[in-house]
Amino acid sequence: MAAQKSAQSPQRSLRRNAPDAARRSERSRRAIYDAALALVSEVGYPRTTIEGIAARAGVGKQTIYRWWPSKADVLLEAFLDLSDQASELVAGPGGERQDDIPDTGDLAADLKLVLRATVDELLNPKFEAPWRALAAEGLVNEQIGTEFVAKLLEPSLQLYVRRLRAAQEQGAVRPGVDPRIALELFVAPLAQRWLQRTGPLSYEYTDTLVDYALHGIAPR
Amino acid sequence: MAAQKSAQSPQRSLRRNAPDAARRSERSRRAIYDAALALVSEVGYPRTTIEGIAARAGVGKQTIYRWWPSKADVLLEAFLDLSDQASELVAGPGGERQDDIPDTGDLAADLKLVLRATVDELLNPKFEAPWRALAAEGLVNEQIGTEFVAKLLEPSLQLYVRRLRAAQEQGAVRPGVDPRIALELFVAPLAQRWLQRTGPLSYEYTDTLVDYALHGIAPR
DNA sequence: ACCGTCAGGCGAGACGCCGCGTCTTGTCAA
DNA sequence: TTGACAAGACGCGGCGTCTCGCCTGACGGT
Repeated sequence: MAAQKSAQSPQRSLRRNAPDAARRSERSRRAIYDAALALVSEVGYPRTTIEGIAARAGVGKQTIYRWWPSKADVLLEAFLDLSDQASELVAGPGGERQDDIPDTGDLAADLKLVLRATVDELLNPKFEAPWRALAAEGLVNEQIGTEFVAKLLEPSLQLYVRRLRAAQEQGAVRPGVDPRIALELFVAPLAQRWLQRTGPLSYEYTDTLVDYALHGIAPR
Repeated sequence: MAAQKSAQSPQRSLRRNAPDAARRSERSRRAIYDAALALVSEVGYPRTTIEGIAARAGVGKQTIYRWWPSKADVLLEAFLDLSDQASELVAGPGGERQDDIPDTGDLAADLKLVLRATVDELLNPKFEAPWRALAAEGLVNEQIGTEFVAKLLEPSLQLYVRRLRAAQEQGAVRPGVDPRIALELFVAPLAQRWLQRTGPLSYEYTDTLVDYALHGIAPR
C-alpha cells in the first residue's frame, strides 16, 4: 500500500462513493448545462426531467446522478455558469470584474442607471425561465433557496451596500440608515413586480422607485 | 345548424362534461381541503400527491379530478377557504369585514400597526407551508400566479391604496405619489425577506420600513 | 520521454416503483 | 332515475438504481 496516510482509497470518505473529480468529463458537464437550460426554457421547469436532460445532452442518466443530487441543483449550477459567462463578456477577458456601482457623486442617477441595467437583464429571454424556476424552487426548498440567494443575489446586493455606504459618507444618505434595508426599498418591489407579473418593467417605474426611496412619500 | 342557444343539457357546454354542482358533496370538498393543507405542511408541496390527498381525505381520486384541474388549484382553493375562515373569526359572524385600515390621522402609526399584524400572520405555522407553495407555483405557472395575486394579495393591497389616498387628501403624502407603487416600498421588502428567508421578521424591521418609506433615506 | 496497465467515468438502457390521469364498477342519495 | 361517490385497475412515463462494455486519463516502470 502506497503512502496514503488514511483509508484504502484516496479521498473517498467525504461522501459515500464520492466520484473522482479528476477524471470527470468536461464535455458532458457542458452538454448537461446546455440541455438543462434549453429544456427549462422550452418546456418549463416542471416538465423538465432528468431523463430528458440526459437524452438531450447525449449523456447517460448515471452521469447526472453521479454529480448532482437533484434537478434543481443541476439547474442552479447551469445558471451560475451562464451568469459567469455573461459577466465575463461585460468585463474584459483580462479579468477585472464589474465589482462596483459607479460613483458619480449623484446617488439617484447612479442607482437609476444600475436598475435600468437590471431591468434589461430581467427581460433577457435567455434568463427568464431558469431564473423563475430557481426562485420558485428556492421558496419551497430551503437548501436551494439559501444557495440561490448566497451565490446569485448576494453578490449584487453587496454592490448596493457599498454604494450606499459611500453615499452615507458623502452625506447623501442619512447617517442612521441601514444600507442593507435601504436597498430593499427599490430592489424588492422590482423583483416582486417581475416575479408576480403585476406590472410592466419600465425605466420609468424603476426611476420612480429610486425617487420614492430616496425622498420618501411624505411631504418634505 | 340547429340553433340551440342552450344545448341539450343544462350548463353542460361550459366545459366538456361539466359535472352537476348541485349534487356535489360538501363533505368530500371539506375533507379534500383539510387533507391538502395538512399534507403540504407535513411532507412539503412537491411530495404532496393527488393520490395522497385522496387517500387522506377518504375520497376517490376521480372526485378530485372531477372538480379541480391540478393539485395547485386544489391547494389554492383550500387556502382561500382557510383565509376566509380566519378573517371571519376576526370580524364578527354578523359579517362586517375588516375592510379598511384604521385612520387615526397618524399614517406612520397606522401602517406600522397593520404591518405588525401581517408579520404575525406570516409567522403562523398553519399558513406558512401552503402560502410558500402557492407563491412558488405562481412564479412558474402563470394561471395560478394570476389567480393567487388577484384573490389573495390584491384585496389586502387595496386596503393600503385606500389608506394612502386618504393620507394624500390629508396632506400626509405628497400629491404626485402613486399609492400603488408607494405601498410596495414596505410590502415588497417584507414579503421578500420572508419568502427568501434572508432575515428575521420583527416589528422593529417593519417599523423601519415604514419610516424609510415615508421619509426616504436621503437627508431631509 | 515513453508506453503499458487499469481504475473508474462514460453512454446506453433494463429494472422495480410510484404517481399520473383515465376508466370501470357497484353503491347511495338527491 | 340520475349522477356523484369510494374504490381501485390500467397503461404510461419519470424516478433512482443497477449492470454492461467501451474508452480515457492518471500513474508507474523502464
